[in-house]
Amino acid sequence: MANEWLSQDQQLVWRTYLRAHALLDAHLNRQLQSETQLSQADYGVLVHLSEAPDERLRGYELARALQWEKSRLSHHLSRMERRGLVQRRECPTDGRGAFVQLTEFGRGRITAAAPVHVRDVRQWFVDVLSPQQLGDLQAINDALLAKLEALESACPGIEQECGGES
Amino acid sequence: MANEWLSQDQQLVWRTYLRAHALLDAHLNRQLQSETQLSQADYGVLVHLSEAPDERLRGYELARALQWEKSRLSHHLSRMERRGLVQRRECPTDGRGAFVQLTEFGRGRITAAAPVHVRDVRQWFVDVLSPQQLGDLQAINDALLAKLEALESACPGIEQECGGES
DNA sequence: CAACGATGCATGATGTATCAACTATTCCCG
DNA sequence: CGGGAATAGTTGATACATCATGCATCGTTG
Repeated sequence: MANEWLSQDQQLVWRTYLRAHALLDAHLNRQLQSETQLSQADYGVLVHLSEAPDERLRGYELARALQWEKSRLSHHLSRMERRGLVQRRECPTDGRGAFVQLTEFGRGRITAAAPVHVRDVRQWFVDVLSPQQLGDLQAINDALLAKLEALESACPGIEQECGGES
Repeated sequence: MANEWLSQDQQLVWRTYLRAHALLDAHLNRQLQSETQLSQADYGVLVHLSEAPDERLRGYELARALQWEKSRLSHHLSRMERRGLVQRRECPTDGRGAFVQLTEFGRGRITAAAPVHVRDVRQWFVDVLSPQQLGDLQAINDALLAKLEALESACPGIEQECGGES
C-alpha cells in the first residue's frame, strides 16, 4: 500500500524530468524549424544521408540508423521528396529496393542547418550544465538505457546505433 | 568564439539523453495503453480532473495545468468525450466557457490506471536510480528548466540568443 | 525450375499535434 | 452606456506516427 505511490520527492523528479525534456525538445525544434525550415526528423535524415558514401542510402539502412519504422520512413521521405530535399532512385542490384539520394538542395540545407542546431544544443543543454552534471547525467541515462535495452532485446524489436546529432 | 562542434563526450551525453527518454517514454506509453486503454495524454487529463473539486475543470485551467495549447485540448477532449471518459457542460457564470466533467466511466478508468502507471514509473525510472542520482537529476532538470522558463516568460516575440549567457 | 517464405518498400486509414482563422462572450476604459 | 481589446473555446487544414495490408522481388530449397 505505502509502496503503491511515489513520495513527494520522487514525484517531483519525475514531473520535472518530463517537463524539462518537453520544453527543451519543443524549443530546439522551434528554433531549428524557424531558422532552417527543417524539423528534427528532417535533420536526422539529412545528417545520415550527408555522411553516407555518395550521399545516398538504402531505405532499410536509413530506417535502422534512425530507429524508425519502415512505414514512417516511407511517408516522411515522400514529404521530403516533395520538398526537393531528397530523391528516390532505383537500385540496380536489387529490384525491390530503392536508394534515397541527397539532392543538391538538400545538401545546402543540411550544411546550413548543422551549425545552427549544434549552437542550440550547446546553448540550452551542454552549456547549462557543469562538467560534473554532464557526467552524472551520462551515468543516469546509461542506467535507464541498460534496463530498457535489456527488455528490448527480449522482444523482436529494433537494435543499436541511435540517430546522431553532430 | 567557442568551437562550432561538440566534443565526443558532449555528443554522447546528448544522444544518450535523447535515446533514453525516447525509449522510456515509448515503453511507458505502450504499457499504459495495453493495460488500461489510456494514452499518457488521456492519463494526464483524467488525473487533473479526478483531483479537482467536483471532478471538473474549466478548459483553460486544464490547458494551463497540462501546458497544452487550447486547440490541442479541444480536439483531445472531443475524442475523449466520444469515448465516454469526460463530458462537456455549460458554465453558468461565464457564457463563453465550459466545464469539463469527469464521467463515472472516466473515474473508473483513472482509478484503475493510476496504480499501474505508478508501478511502471517506479520500475523503469525511480527504482533504477540511486537516491543520489535522483537528487542529481533533480538539480540538472531544475537548471535546464530555469533557463528555458526564463526564455518563455521573457520573450513574447521572436528573438532569443541574448548576449550575456553562460 | 517451381514453390515458398522473407525482405524492401508503398499505400490507406486512423489517431494525434499544431497553426491559423473564427465565433461568442466578457472586461475595461472613456 | 459604447466600443475595442482580451479571453474561452471551436473548427479546418496540414503534418506526422502507427497499423494493417499489398505486392513485387529475392533467396533458398526440394
